[in-house]
Amino acid sequence: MKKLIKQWLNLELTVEALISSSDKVNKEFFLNPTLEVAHSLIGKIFVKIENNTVLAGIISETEAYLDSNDRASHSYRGISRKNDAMFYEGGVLYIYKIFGIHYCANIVTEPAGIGCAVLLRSLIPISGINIMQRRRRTTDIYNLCRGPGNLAKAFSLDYTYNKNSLLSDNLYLLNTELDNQYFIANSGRIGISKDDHLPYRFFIYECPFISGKKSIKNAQKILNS
DNA sequence: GCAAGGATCTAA
DNA sequence: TAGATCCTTGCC
Repeated sequence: MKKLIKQWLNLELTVEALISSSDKVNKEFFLNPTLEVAHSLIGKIFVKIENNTVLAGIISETEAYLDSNDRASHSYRGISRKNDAMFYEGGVLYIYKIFGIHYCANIVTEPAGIGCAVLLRSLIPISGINIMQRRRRTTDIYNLCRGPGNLAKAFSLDYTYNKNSLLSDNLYLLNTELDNQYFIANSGRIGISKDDHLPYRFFIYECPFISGKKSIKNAQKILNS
């Protein structure tokens, strides 16, 4: 695993090539079933361009929140002023604030009107690390984007990014071919009380860029798609 | 282990 | 309009 981490971090050297690549995730990807998207997002690169600075990280942990049948989802009680971004067509961000303190960033999925999203829980930072360290007030690279609140802070994602498209020039995802280098595992979602047994959380197996302590318990390795 | 902290929803 | 809830974090 150590070797693998080193390799991931060395991606910074090739990030320019990655950014200029045309292998961006397209709109169709976001319209797929939410669990499928949450699984497939692992290993893709989340990119945000601020002025001339590239912030980027490999997605290492996600959670799926489904439609109004999912009691843990914000869309469970239907559409409201707060959660209406979830009901947009897949491919936009849904930002919410938790405990009045931390922002959390979700990627909206499926066609318009359904109300599904995938929470970004952790990334492996590969570009713009200096900026993230300043924002997070820590130099611990493992902790920069570990946990949804930290991730949002490192990338400076707040309400102004709610409903922003991930198909734009300064905010997008990149496909990679990293998925033969790790196993994906799943587990119950973190921090929820209802339906927390459902295996809707996906993460890179044995990766240190992952949040949640109880996470490893109940986790099971699943096949990469 | 638990407080910080604020928007939103629900019950009256 | 008061009170509970909430996909968390960092400090005690």
